Amino acid sequence: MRVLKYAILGLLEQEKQTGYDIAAAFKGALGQFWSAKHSQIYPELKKLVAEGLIEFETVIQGEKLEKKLYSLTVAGEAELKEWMQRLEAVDVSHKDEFMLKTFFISSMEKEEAKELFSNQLDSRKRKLDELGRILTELEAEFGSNIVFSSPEFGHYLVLTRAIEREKGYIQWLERSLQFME
Amino acid sequence: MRVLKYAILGLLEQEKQTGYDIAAAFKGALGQFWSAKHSQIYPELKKLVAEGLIEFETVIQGEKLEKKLYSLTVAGEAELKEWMQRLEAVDVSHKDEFMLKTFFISSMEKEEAKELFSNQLDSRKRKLDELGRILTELEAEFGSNIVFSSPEFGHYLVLTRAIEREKGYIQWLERSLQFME
DNA sequence: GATCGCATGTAACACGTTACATGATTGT
DNA sequence: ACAATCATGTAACGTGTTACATGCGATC
Repeated sequence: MRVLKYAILGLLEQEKQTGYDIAAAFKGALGQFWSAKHSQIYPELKKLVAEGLIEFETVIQGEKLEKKLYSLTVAGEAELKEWMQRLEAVDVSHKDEFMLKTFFISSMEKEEAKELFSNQLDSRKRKLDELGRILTELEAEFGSNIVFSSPEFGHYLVLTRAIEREKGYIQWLERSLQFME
Repeated sequence: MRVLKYAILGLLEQEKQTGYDIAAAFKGALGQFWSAKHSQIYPELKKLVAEGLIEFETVIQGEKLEKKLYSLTVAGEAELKEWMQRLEAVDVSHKDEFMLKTFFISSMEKEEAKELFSNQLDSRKRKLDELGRILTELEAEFGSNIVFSSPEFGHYLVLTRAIEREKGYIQWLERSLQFME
């Protein structure tokens, strides 16, 4: 399916950037739903150049540090557009190790299970707080200027989705803990 | 991390079964959160036998069809228990190709984006219906007998989580569509 | 006798992570 | 000078999917 390929094309469509920048982008809100390490990004960039979907110019930073600024070619833009419009089937299994443990919960003592769930609840709450802070920053910067055509719209949608995903998980954890009483 | 290893140990703890049965288990509710193909399961079973965590007896089905019934060894039970109690960190990126597209939404025409979201909404609603049907069946069979210690408890928790995950996704899709107006 | 489900396996390839490896720039 | 960050790459390994390959059992 080569999803990383499209992730890179999408990021480069937003802005000319280096492999390092792409890796950094995966550490933000986008990383909640897709990410890759630099060891996967650099070979993929090479491949995309070979395929004629992207190109780069070498830029000198400071005295002699060479960095490669990548951008989309016309062919790359077309590929990206084709993928964006594709209507793909929902994939079944979003792997979740905690839910796998949950499936086997009857093999545990009740107190052990409660500890497992409480711990997960704490982690999820902390994550929710962090995501909330990022959203507050985004709203402070752009306020009500986030509309469809603005480039922040995607960022905003992804953040709200991540936040509600955590809220849903937390609610379910709380109700499950109650159910265990 | 070898999560498949623990998935198999957990399934075998519930019941002696064949590789085929394990593959079938991943097609049920459990498959919403973890799954593997038979081509991955059979080698893993072999490995677990070599490691002394599981063992098997050969059973003849009908005239001459040999099948291998696997079960946990004492060492396997201990490994499973150790994993179940481990308090692991929440992993960041649950990969979701649709959310990746969402991040790049500003590169689309509004009408294209609406089509993408509407289509995803339809798929998610159909999936929710299906999960609801499975839950209804489970409740019809066990009713209010699903309590902590019953083996159906894990199944029940996983199903309710899957259902609420879909509901949350659907709500977010609907609000995002409204936002695009 | 044909089709579908049960049952087991391997091979090739694609995707992803950890570790190895190097060096420049910026701010303190 | 030191540390943190910027910047790029490869190698080895682990995980996961698709395709190849085979044969029995049950039902129509």
